[in-house]
Amino acid sequence: MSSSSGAEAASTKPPMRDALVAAAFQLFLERGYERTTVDDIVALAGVGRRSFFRYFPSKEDVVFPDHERCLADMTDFLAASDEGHEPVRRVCDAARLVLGMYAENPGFSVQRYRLTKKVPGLRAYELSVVWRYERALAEYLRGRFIGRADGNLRADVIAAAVVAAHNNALRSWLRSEGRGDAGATVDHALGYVQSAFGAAPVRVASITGERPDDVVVVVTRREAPLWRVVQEVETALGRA
Amino acid sequence: MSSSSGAEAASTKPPMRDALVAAAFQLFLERGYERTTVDDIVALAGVGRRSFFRYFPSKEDVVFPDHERCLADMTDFLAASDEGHEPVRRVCDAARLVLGMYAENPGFSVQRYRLTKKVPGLRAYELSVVWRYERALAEYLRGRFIGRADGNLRADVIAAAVVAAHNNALRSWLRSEGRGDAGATVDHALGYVQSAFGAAPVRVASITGERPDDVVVVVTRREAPLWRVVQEVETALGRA
DNA sequence: ACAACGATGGCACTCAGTTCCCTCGAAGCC
DNA sequence: GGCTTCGAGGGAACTGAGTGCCATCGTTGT
Repeated sequence: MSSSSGAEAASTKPPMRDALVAAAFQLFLERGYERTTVDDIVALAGVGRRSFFRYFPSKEDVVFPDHERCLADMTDFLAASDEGHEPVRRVCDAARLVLGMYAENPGFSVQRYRLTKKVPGLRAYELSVVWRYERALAEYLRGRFIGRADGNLRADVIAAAVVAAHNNALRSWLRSEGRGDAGATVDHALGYVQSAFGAAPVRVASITGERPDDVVVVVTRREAPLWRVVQEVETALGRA
Repeated sequence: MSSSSGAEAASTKPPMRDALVAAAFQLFLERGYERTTVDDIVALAGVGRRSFFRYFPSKEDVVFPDHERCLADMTDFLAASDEGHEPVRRVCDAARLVLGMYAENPGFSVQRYRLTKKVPGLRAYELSVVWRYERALAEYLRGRFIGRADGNLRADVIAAAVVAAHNNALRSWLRSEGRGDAGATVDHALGYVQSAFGAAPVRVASITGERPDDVVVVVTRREAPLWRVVQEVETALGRA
């Protein structure tokens, strides 16, 4: 937060950008997003109105100042993959990059979460951001699934499932105001997706007796609807 | 399309709304979405500018004139469900309602698809529409999964997977300019989701049989995918 | 005929986003 | 030093979406 000296690690930081983000969030929290105009922000930051739009293409962008970098990181991460990586596990790891960005500034992330939850325009903007992450994952999976039956379909569905699981865990963590263990929550959620789609069998839940060669025994009435049987199986497994 | 007389089935149709949609799409196809102003649309339709915003809250809404009704249909459909419906199958059927709306006017749907593919603003708007469908499905699933472990997570993931599969098939059909069999394509995609979501390594305790003389016993390995278990159950129940 | 009401048109306003041009300061060249 | 060049920033004016307010007009009920 307090960037005192100028000699950071890399990529020279523009102080004006940070000043605009700080001023914007101060006003957003005071009067709300919609009752804050761009003129208010630039007046508080003490810069010209034109400069705001030099750093942020739109008013919404100031709420998500680091997603562009995170998306680039994810793209690089996926591009650096090779055949040795199991695809589904790889996209799960890519999703964890996003969680890392949120976890870097828990306070800021929680504030932003409260904003986006209330303002429809910001929710819509967030959707377009999430969509770009999902596309990056899906494109990677498409490349890995070339030649497989329904490769594109599987890629789209798995990418959507990964994003949904990640966001479910992320929102749960944000609702707890950053108090819980974000990593563990997301791992659990992504583990569910991997158990559904992944090639490698993963741990399912805390089931007693984890011997690999256990057998299952299902006993049911003949008249029971099939889906009820499945549900009972899952319940019996303790993970349903 | 040609609504000649006024005595339709229900919900009196406002002709002005349709005129605005027609004028808007004519101009969108001629000059593109962004180079068409609302003033252009109302001038062509011969109505006042204020009336446009009475029927459509925003310029984007005129591109999706029937999604509001479709969303209401889906909500009603899900609300009319009972315990006898298997939840995942039910949300798949709900998703088919959306396909039905697109299939009603293939030409219109293809035109709109080409528009939304090119214009970023429309893509973003479409995302918010899709998000509302997804929320409706997820909310329904949450209700059905109450009490089950990770119920909310499963609901979110399955809803996202269903939407992704549906959209994958829908886009594929739209790219073929409405020539293929939309229903079959979507059925195939949703079938993948239904089967894939059983695909988890399982291990079982037991289920109490209510009638000792009418039971089925299935034995399988822990690593077996759930769909295999389901298959075994189906076979054993004699309804496969 | 008149009041009430709903649908519509018209006008003015706010605000996001863009275009164009200006200032200023820091190199860099002569 | 005087000069240009260039890039960061400032600022006025413009376009266009969306809103608020009020006038108008046709219909309906009394």
